Amino acid sequence: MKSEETRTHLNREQVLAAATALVKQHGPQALTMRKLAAELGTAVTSIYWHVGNRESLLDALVERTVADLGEIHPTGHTPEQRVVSVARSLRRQLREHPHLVAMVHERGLTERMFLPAQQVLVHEVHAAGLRGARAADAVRAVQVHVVGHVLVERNRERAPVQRPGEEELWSGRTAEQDPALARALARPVDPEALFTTSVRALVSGLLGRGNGPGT
Amino acid sequence: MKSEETRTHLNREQVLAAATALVKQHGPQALTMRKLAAELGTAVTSIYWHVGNRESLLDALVERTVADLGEIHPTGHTPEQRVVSVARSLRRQLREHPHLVAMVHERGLTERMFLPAQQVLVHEVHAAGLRGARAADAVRAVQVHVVGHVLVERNRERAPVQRPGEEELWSGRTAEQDPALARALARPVDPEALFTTSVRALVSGLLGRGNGPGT
DNA sequence: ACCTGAACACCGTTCAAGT
DNA sequence: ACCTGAACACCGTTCAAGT
Repeated sequence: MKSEETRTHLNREQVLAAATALVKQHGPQALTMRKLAAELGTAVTSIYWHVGNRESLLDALVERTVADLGEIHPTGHTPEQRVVSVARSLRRQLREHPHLVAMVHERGLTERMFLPAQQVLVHEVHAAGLRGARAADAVRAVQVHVVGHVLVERNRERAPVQRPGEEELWSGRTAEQDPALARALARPVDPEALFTTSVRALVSGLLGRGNGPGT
Repeated sequence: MKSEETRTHLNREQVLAAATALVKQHGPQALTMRKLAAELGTAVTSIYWHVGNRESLLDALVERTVADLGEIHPTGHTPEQRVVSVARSLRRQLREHPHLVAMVHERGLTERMFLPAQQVLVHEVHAAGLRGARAADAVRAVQVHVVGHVLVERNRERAPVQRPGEEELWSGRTAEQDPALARALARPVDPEALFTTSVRALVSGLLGRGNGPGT
């Protein structure tokens, strides 16, 4: 729609696009104002006119990425299955945008990552029979669990392989009684499986019986 | 024990102590090699001789702080109560060292925060009757849940109060059906209560019946 | 309204030179 | 063995000056 020849002036849109590209390639710490200017072929100071400063540039990128995340559609027959499916979808979406997670953490905006699944979760939790504050707690518990899990996962991934001393721990009493446990803990973690296990347990605990309103 | 007059030479110990003090006061991002040198009254380059570089300095601080965390003693009568108590102790310990959390995340060493509670959790989960890979999964699920929760909490705390647009979400269908839910979600989160709720649900789901070995 | 270069106040790190 | 200053290659941001 917009002829390429008319780009006489730099544009907020162009700045955001170039910034997005930089972040996509090398993560948010590679997004420096000077590299960005070089990429755009302008003076560093021009960028400041369009986006204020680095902080608000990152904010804009976060907002944009969150808006692009796409909807979440629950699957499954029971409410429990459907909430679990929402959790897994949210995790998958966040993992598909690893730079979002990094940016959000650098900027302290974790809340933003809660949004995509929120309405759906409210609906499903309501369908499961939870009401009022109890329902709100359940929604938040699932959200924090998913986002927290993704943060830990991402962190583990960029850590060097080193986990020295872990094995020594399993030479203790308990491990001798249960060598299978010792071996299982020595093996590397399968994050996908661990997530499924924990989220199933959490949701079952949140929605299951024995959790009726405190009478 | 060590006379103060004999400090002719700078010391790795002194560097670590000064670095710890700096981090304690203003967080890890305030720990710059130059400020550290100024604090110690030496040239910046001397520090490099003792600790290599900033990265390994942070690693050393992390290691030291983790070692100082102190033991965790479960309380309660049922295995479920005891695992929950371990989770809450671990969370409290991590929250008492907010800079550890920040440093660990900056350095990608989240694993380190798993250690303090690990043996205790293994023991309690074993006492609850879980064995082998199933027990290992339970231990890890609790660890990730706690650490993830603390990461999200810390993030929320350093974020500005802004959560714009949240309220609009609750004007939807579901909220109209359940005004108490809408109000609950509009209220600020009580992290302590939310943690307790979620960890109880998780542990109950992990240890509860209906989770017997897949027959 | 938008762009520019110069300048300020910072960084981490290396290295040759000192004792 | 330990310390030093100078230097390199970076940062984000401000500001006066241009068109």
